[in-house]
Amino acid sequence: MNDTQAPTLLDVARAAGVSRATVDRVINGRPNVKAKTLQRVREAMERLSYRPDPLAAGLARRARYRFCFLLPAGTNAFMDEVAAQVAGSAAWLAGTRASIERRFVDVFDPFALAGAIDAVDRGFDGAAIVALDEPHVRAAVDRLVADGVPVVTLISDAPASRRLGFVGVDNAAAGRTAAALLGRFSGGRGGSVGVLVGSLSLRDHVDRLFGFRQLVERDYRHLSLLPVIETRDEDGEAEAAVARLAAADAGLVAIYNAGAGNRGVGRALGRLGADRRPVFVGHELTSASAGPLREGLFDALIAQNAGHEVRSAARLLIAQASGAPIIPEQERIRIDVFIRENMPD
Amino acid sequence: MNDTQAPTLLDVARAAGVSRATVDRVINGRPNVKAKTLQRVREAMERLSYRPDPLAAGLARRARYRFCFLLPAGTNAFMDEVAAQVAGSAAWLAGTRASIERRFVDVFDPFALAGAIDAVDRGFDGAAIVALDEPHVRAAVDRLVADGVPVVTLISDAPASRRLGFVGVDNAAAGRTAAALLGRFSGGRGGSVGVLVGSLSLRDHVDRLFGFRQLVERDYRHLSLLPVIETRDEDGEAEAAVARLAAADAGLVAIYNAGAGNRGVGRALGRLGADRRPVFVGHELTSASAGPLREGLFDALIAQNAGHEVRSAARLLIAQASGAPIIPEQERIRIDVFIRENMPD
DNA sequence: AAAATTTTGAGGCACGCACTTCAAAATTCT
DNA sequence: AGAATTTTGAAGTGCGTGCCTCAAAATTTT
Repeated sequence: MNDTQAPTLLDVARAAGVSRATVDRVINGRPNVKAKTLQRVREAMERLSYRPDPLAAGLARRARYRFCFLLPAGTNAFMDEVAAQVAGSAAWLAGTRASIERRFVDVFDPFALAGAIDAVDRGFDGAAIVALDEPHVRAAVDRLVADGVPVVTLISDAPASRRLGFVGVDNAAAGRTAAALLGRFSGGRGGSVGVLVGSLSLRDHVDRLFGFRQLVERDYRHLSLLPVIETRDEDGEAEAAVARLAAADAGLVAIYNAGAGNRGVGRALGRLGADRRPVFVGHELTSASAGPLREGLFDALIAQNAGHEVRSAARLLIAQASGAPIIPEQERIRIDVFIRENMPD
Repeated sequence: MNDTQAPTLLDVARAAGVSRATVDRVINGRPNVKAKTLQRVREAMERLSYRPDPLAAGLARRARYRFCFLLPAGTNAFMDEVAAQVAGSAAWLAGTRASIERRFVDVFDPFALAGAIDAVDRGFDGAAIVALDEPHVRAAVDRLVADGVPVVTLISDAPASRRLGFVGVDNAAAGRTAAALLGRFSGGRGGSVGVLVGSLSLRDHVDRLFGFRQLVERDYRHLSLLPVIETRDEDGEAEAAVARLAAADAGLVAIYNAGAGNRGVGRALGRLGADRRPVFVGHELTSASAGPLREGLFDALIAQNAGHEVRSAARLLIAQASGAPIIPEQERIRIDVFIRENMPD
């Protein structure tokens, strides 16, 4: 602990030859300040490099923020992780006088999601939504924003909506990364590549697919992409799809799963002999995918960090609600590449 | 903004039928509280789920923290980035009432580093040091800690010292990751692999080398490692080393640089024909390495995020100084894998 | 029972700022 | 010039806690 005192509002007042009240008027943009006085006060603040104490300001403002997070119901391992991170962030949020309430909704159904958004209490100070890029959902988001509740989209975006921002990765880049790893890991062998997604109306899956296709067609012409299979992010469907691919196609060199359902993929791949096993690249490091990666059934996972995303969403909402600054670099969610050798723990 | 009031210390006092002073004694572990009273107060706190307001507590404690960061002098691109991040964290730190002073020292000289550590003002509330795993340095760290200044090591550790903790990546894992990528990217071709480090007395370089060796010898027996070359992290030496490797060895399939000097490596590789160019894996995404990666001269970079590391070090020191809690998951520095397709920007 | 000790209460000051009120001073308008 | 209006100062309260003092009450020891 140290006592090098930072300048206070009173110091600024004295330096500018005015009263506390006037400095307060300047700082908080209140009216009735002569241009000349305003100038003098600003100069004094500059000279002393005065920064209002956020602790004291927060205390005096007695602001408390309540946010609503709308998350997908279901058994997707990654989304479970997101929900857990939201729950686990309570302690961290307490330090910022904020709190989060969770709502679960079927995110595959646009009408249910739009309804849930409409049902969000307008008393909240902000909302984070795992969105669907769909007209009804966009409209519901816009209504919520119009009612004064700032919205950030989380993980899956609704770009045309009036949301404050999107917290998530660049999914096209994630898809390109998947393609580059898959292409290089398959070592120049020509053949076909199976492609799975959860749904073609999920923006993040579509973006990944776009980036994946783009790079394969440019750099790995000896690989031919098989028709996309939709799995609804369900383990069973993913498992069946992989099994079918392996059985039907002798020239199968690799599989890319842009969606969830990796537990099923792992099961299907585990039943194949090591020699017949295709290269596999998927997304998200979860309880469903960590095992297969460690055992060598999966070759690489392109991941995003749920904890970072949840905290980033909260920080954006807090910043919006309180007018506080943000560190853009800290809010950019990066793409993590995991192979067996750099898995955590 | 919302006004659902959280319970205050006064609420707890009333609920427990005692005075503010007594609740204060309980909360802050002051003496002279009867066991029974202590019990009653604890129950009341539990029942109201009372949490001391961190803003008010911070204000009342009027704690200000000054930390000293000891960074390597020189022209290493990554360390420049670290220094820039320290400088740039001022705004963020203001919100936590902390400040950082930077000192630059020749980190390759144990005596200079130890002397700089001894010269750290004991009035600091903590220090972060890019360490050297060397007896004099360890002893100097221990002296500083003994004098009441908590120390965290940053990026390069001194494991046997009494430092509070290490902020940096698992470098052995980073080395294994480099090996796995290098092995898979070279596509099964046999041949020799050139290996560069900055110095064999830098703990982080040695750890990377260890992990790299380990995995190559286990999984990529068709690759033979050439003798390690020390470059002192200098571009010129690295450039010359790469040029020599390429000229001397027709069977060279890959190069691994566990240290810095990537600007030089990029220059040397740029002069080689695309067909004669070895696979290259290095560390850190900086101004020196981003260009070659984008142009395809480099194949992969294993990186750590300087900004995260600086903030994590600061958080650890603040937590230590103030007794605040930390989120371990948030403080674990992860290994980033960059290939051309997932470069930021 | 008296003396010594421990426990508790009451109250207050401080932290730095937000926000208010009211009167005095300065400026602008008629 | 006087009246109307705008700008400024002085002073206060409150935010929730830390930390301090002093006296009163309760408990333990002699």
